Amino acid sequence: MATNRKATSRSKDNLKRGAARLRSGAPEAGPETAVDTVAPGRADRRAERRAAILTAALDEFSTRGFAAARLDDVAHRAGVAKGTIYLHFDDKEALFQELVRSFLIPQVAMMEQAPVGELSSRELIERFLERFLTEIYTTRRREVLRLILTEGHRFPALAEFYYREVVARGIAAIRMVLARAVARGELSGDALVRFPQLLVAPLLMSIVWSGLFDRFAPLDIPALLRAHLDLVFGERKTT
Amino acid sequence: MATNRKATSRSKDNLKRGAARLRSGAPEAGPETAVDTVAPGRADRRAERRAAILTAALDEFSTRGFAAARLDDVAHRAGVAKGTIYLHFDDKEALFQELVRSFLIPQVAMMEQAPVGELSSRELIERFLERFLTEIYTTRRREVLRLILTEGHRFPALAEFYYREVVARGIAAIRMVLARAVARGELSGDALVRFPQLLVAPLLMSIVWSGLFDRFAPLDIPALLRAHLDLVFGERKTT
DNA sequence: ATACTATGACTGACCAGTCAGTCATATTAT
DNA sequence: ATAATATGACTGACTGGTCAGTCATAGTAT
Repeated sequence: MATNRKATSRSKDNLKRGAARLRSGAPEAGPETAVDTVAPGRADRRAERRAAILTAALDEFSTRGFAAARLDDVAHRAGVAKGTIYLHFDDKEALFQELVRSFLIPQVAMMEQAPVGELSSRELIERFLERFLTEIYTTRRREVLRLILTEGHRFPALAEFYYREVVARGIAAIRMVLARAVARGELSGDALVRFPQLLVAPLLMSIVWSGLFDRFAPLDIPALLRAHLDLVFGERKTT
Repeated sequence: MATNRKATSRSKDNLKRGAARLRSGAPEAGPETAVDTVAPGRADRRAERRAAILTAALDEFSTRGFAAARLDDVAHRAGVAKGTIYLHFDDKEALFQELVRSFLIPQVAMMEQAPVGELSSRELIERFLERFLTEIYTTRRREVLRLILTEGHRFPALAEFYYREVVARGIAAIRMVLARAVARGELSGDALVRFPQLLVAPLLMSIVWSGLFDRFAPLDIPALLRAHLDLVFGERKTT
């Protein structure tokens, strides 16, 4: 019940604010301009709180699951009152969907920038797997993906969004790389071209395993992915 | 509190009952002997209801998830009153764990009977994948496995049980088959021996995919598994 | 002064778990 | 065989607690 009115750490991004102030034509000698550590403006605070709520929601949804997570806890963790959540999101479900979308959309954008280059197909796929490690597996995005796996069934709109925006595009992109590999003779057999899902399955397995068994049977995921690469392209040529 | 009566199913009593009836020398035209459908005894009904509750629970937990499933609905679906559930299970969580265990234990037993034979390694693995199709993917066990994937995180005891009884044993068994394949020169590279998870990952993917995307993007799982076999052992030799 | 924003006590629906009572079945007595 | 008695499986109305969502009040920026 502790009345926590702890202020959120005042932070850095008042650049926009400065610009706005310039345009607003406030008197030069205004009392606020005298202070160089400007208090953050309303829009900034709003964005900060929104982000804090989303992060807190990720924590709670990840550990308890959607249905069992309490918005009181999300609010407390985010350092706001429960009502504040409703100033940013329509209801619990909207919070959840926004959470997933907001963490996913930058991901989609990143995937777009194809790193085609003139690398061998094996290198391309290797990059892709490394990308998974650094951009997903070792980040909070892993938890978001796990949320999709565990809760997606009950949120068909979300599942479809995820399929259209990530899965379908991803599979298409991978298929092109694999088709190129076959055309160049770097890959024998069209199994992977027909089912690019086979290339991605171990990534899924990593996420599932980490959620269920890591405590008592940790798995060396980088090594597993290297082995997968070997399986697909044949043993790595040792230097 | 909650003195729950031990729910040991002693369902063989009815066999003795039938035998006793034969020996009792009742008149041939006796009313009971005329009916070939013998009225079930108490123990039978008890077992029937327990099974009905478990099946109903699988339905409800699968569609709503553990936290959101209502025991009222489970009871209604099973054709019993809510209180009856508590005559068979301590609480909601015990019902869930019993559900998973009861569907899994026959599965474990089945896995034990190793079909070693003198088949090629490829055939052995092929059998294994077919087994997955007929014994899991096309049965309700698929839903049980999905429940472990989606809810296991919140039931550490269950996750560990599943790991010890199914995953660890399964991986060990598969590893032996794969090691044999390498030793016989039927498989090149030890990637799969080091990470048998790679062989199983597509099975996981099948279950996840069917839960999330089947409505709008169905996947031909038998074909996917055949492609996986090709990927592992090389293109199938066409007749 | 005024508009915008945050708060947290409150409400009402919901649901896991309980328990006193009912009734079909099993056991014992006549 | 029949009646009397015992058993325990089953029922469902009820309780106590929980929690999503609301809103009157308080606070803050401009």
